[in-house]
Amino acid sequence: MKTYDYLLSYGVKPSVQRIAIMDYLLEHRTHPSIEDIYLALCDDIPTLSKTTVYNTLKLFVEHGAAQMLTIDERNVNYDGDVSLHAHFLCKKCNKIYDLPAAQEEERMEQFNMNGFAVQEIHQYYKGICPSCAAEEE
Amino acid sequence: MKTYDYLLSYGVKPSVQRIAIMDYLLEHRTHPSIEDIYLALCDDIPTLSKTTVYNTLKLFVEHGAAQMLTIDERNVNYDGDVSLHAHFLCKKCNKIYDLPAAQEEERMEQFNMNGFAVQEIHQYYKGICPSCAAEEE
DNA sequence: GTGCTTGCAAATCGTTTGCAATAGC
DNA sequence: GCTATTGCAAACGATTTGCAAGCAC
Repeated sequence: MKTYDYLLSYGVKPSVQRIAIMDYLLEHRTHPSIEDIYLALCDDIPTLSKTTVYNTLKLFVEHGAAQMLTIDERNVNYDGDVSLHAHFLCKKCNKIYDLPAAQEEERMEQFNMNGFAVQEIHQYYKGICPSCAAEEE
Repeated sequence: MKTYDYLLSYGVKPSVQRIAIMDYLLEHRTHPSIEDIYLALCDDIPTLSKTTVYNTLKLFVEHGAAQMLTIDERNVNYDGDVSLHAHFLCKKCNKIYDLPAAQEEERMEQFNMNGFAVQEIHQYYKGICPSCAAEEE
């Protein structure tokens, strides 16, 4: 599917900037920060403003087209993959990895039953990634 | 146990400020922010500096005496309860609630087996809390 | 006295806001 | 032409840094 139509499917009106940002999110599964996206797209869209990157990602999150990750206290990261999966932050290289999610259906039901209406689930793990662990030896 | 000894048990040298901050964390299970703690202790310790609150909480986290929560992108929150439990952020009132944690032993083993050395687990849920849900009706 | 702790002021940095310029229908 | 989008510059606010003063052993 073209990114143009992908955005439309989430109710987001496409524009050059929005398509470029969503393209970046979908092609780079690196959980980029605002800064990452801005720097990466500056070359192609020289007039791009960081404000637009902020506005656009806020819009994506509101429409469910992207996910905001708060795993790293230093800055917010974004994920174009909105399916349920866990994240691992390496404390050494600060890379964020995808991991399979724990099954949550029963838990969500249980929480909803107790009056907590769960809208978002975030499973975060922190530690040392395989690649950094290998370097340490 | 006295907070003085509690800090010592984590290898943290006690001081008036450190005891006051840990006391606050242990007595107020509200997952306060730096600002919350600072404002609450200003009365008792008029010379208290926000820098000291920052330094102290960083120290606590490094020694495993407190947990840093990044569930709320607006600011970092702290928890004196370092046992494994989940957190729920209400999107309306912004309160953070404790919830029982999903069992994680098997998953951690599995991740460790894949080379991801897990040191921290964070289970975050976001939505509407029972009290805010009741108000909406 | 030495080393750690505290606290002020300034700097920094990510993010938001106000508003004017621009683009799209 | 009207409305939504973009982008600049300034404002803001949380956090960090540099450094001098204070405290404890």
